Amino acid sequence: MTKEAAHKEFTSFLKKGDNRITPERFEVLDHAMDYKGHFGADELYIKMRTSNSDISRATVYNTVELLAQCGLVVKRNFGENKTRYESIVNKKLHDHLICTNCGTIKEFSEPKIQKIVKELSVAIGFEPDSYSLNIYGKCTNPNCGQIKNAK
Amino acid sequence: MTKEAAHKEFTSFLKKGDNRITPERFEVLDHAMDYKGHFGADELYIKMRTSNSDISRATVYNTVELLAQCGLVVKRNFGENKTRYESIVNKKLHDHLICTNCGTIKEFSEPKIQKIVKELSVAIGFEPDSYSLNIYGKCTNPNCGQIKNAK
DNA sequence: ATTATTGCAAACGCTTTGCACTCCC
DNA sequence: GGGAGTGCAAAGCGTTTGCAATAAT
Repeated sequence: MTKEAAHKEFTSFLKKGDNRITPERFEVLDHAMDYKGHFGADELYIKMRTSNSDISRATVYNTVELLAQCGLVVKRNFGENKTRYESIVNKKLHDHLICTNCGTIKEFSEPKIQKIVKELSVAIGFEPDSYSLNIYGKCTNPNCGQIKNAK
Repeated sequence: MTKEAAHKEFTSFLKKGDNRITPERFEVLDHAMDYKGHFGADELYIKMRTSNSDISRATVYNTVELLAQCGLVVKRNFGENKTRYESIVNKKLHDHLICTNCGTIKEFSEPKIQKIVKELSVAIGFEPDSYSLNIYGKCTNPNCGQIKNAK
């Protein structure tokens, strides 16, 4: 998805919800799309402040939440007691393998799981919007174990 | 599982890891087992303080973590930026449906998912210890929507 | 006796809040 | 012009930390 397309989508989302079109919101969208990998709201705020922007922390927090509602970004949580986000642009749905030794996060995609999640939810009488699957364990990185283990 | 069995298991876990056997640790274990449903470390601390104990916050946090390592308790995270725990005693492995409207958390168990998670991980080259699957969406509770919606 | 564990209070990191100012509609 | 959105700083919440006192080994 191009930035223009994302802007368009965000614009119509904002209008639909009677939210205003402000330059700050698109500034946040742009930086979120530029971010490689997962980011916390505060990291994004810091990144923006150090690059050129004079946006406020509150605005970044608010806007990132709007982006998640809009679907341009997904919310993640890896058990660190902080919310992470990830731009969905140019990415397909995926899940995460988290190494409990070195903290490495590996992504994978498996349509089978998506299918089962959907079927199950409906069977139970639940209208699923999204899901999050994290698998915790040990990765096969040869350097793993020497890294964070020494805490 | 009886409390005695849990005590026994925790005892052998502690010995194996060269941790000491202290009354505080078993006090935490007992209260965790009594807790119906999920609890945060702080909630458990508050509950213990209000019931009779004069345990410290630090000890509860530390011990609950030991219980999780031991496996008598599982760590959960429902995207609230806080760690939740759940006594595994008398419960089988299960996943969660979380209603984004009213906040209700419903449990379900599906061996098919456990099987797929295992297979997938191994195929990717990952040694899985545990996993967490949360499905977010709308529940079918007739009162849902009138409850937390009015935020 | 040695050293892990405890209790306490202060600090921490991420997030939310209150309020005055701004600027989109 | 009215009210949503912004910026700022302070407060909030769950959690972690440092250190002296305590108790398990």
